[in-house]
Amino acid sequence: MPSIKKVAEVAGVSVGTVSHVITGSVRLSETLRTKVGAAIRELNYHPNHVARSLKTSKTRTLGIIVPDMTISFYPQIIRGAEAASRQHGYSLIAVNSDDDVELQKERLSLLRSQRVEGILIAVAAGPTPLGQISRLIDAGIAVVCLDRIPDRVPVDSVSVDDVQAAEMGTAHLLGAGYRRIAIVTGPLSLKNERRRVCGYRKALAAAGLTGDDELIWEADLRPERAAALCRDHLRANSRRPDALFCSNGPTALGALRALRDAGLQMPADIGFATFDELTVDELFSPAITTVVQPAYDIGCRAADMLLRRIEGLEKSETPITVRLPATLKIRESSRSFEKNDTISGFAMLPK
Amino acid sequence: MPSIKKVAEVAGVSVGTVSHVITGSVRLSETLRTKVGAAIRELNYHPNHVARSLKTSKTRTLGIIVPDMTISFYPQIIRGAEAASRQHGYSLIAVNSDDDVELQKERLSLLRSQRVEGILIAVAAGPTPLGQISRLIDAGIAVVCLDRIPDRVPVDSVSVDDVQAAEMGTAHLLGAGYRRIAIVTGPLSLKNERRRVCGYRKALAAAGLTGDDELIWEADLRPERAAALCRDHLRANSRRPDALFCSNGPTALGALRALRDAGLQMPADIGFATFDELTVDELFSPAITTVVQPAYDIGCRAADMLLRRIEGLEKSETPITVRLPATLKIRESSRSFEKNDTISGFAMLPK
DNA sequence: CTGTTAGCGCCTTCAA
DNA sequence: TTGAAGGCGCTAACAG
Repeated sequence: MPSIKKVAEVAGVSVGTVSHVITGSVRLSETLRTKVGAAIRELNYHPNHVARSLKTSKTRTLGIIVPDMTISFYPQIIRGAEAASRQHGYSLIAVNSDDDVELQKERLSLLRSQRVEGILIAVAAGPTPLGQISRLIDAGIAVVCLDRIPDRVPVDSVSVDDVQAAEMGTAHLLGAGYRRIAIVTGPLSLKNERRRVCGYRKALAAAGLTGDDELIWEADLRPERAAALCRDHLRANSRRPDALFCSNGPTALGALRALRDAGLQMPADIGFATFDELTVDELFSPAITTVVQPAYDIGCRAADMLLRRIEGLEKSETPITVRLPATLKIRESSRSFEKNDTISGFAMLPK
Repeated sequence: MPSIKKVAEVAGVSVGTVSHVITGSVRLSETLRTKVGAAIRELNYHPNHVARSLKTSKTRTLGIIVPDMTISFYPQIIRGAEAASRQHGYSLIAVNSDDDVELQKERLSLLRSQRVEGILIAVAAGPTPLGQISRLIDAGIAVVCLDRIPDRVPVDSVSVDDVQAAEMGTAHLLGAGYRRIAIVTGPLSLKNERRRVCGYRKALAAAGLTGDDELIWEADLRPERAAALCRDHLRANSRRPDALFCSNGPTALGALRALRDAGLQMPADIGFATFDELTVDELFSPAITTVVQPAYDIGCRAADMLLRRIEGLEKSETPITVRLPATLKIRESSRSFEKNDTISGFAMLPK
């Protein structure tokens, strides 16, 4: 692998000159530039970023940690972050935490050793040790949280507006005529999930309903577990809900399995809506009503903010919180034909 | 960010000693080790991989380029590759090529500059300039192709056994009683796709059928395009196929839309099977019969092979080709109830 | 067993 | 406009 020295040699100039044409830091004569360019091509020279980073102590690299990039929501976020990073000349290293606080710690440590200049993170579901993140910030590494926002850590963050999103979904179900709506959530140790429950409650209250805590079903993020939970609840002798609202994709998958196993038809027997596109929602039968998060944008915005911090453009002392609105895709699973088959779209709450 | 020097200072030893305890290269006294360890923790020291890489000219980093990690198949591959890499103490940088040969070239160049020690790549769909890959190899960077294997480039590769997989899928449809089976493919500029067509033909031939070229529908990898193509074909006045076999996920999504729009029911009006899990296949109605690729394993094996090359364990001069078998998940979309409702499972071809 | 030191490849003053 | 040289943090001889 040729070095700058070899290039200089072939071009018949000094290394300093080669460096100058590469970085474009100094104006050189046309002749020199072409001569050097020719040598570079001839040798198929690729500047050594490792050496450059060591010298400048700038790696132009960002890291992003997500629980599991196999969940379709995250690759979109990563793509957004990648696009924004690249636009600023940065690379992005994406790693998975497997929703495991210990692994997350290791990954964080590795990223630090790799000297990434900033980190984007959707924290693992367990109770995140506050130190893990604030230590980074103290060490001068910029951090922006996305999607999953940790409690009580003062840090910039970008996520969907959980409350609004859940409220919108729930309100839609209410507008469609459903009255006894259960919410199937992920672990309530996650702030998002709590906020979503909050939005759900708000919508109920706005409709003059008092929530029933028995209708808050806390699952985790494994579809099988959620399925089991829902099956149990649906079998219980207490009055069955007339609609299910799921606060995330994996949970929804589980819930759908439970409905299928219970032989319940949507929307006739039970209404259904969920956070997150199930990748191919529109081809489900019936198509599933979905609260869609702007995943790509979340990644984009988060990376932008991170870059602003790194480049010193953002000086705000207090953490910045960005909440992007979700959108509602109304499809067949929440059309309550029997009860009210004229309602369509995002109807207003009755009275 | 503290350096090894600072650690040495705090611990009251020389930098060499600190380096030794970190790398574990030399046996040191217990006392020293604990003293240094304490200093490391106190300073929250993280070894600078950049400097280490420069010194050792080993980055312990691999790169992987996929067309689009938003396609659910690829994150699984990446996860597999990540797991294998990590097991050998390597990191993995994943980037997207957007199926664009130019972008792919840029990414490759960046990865080179970052001095990754090896590259895993699923080549972009366009005609891949042979040079792009062979140049890397010439430069001493190990390369293993996965999933998408380029033509006429001598390089190690890992992918599903396309012929076997397509043959299995097609044979299953034949076994279910379908006779006029169309195959909806991605761009035939991709070797995989051609091999899949090959497997399809083989299965037809084995059943004593002569393929009809009008039933080979070449789409690209955008669902909308595939949908349009299928709609056109289904509307054409030539005799309609009684089953569709899709050779990849995005194409299948498009085909399913076309079927829905045409009001065709599976499996009654038309049989259906496809490569690749549509993420939530089992919840489609009807559930879709699928040829499942061992994506995680492909990533794993490919990374393993790459590492073996890097570590000089694999000396084979000729490229190694690994083809992993696919498995068939028979579900409702290919059960031809009307024609033959006793067939179930992967039935033998009727003589 | 522990300390000293020479670079790895590059960028960036500073001088010519 | 061009060249010379120091040093980023670390590892691996080698010396003590």
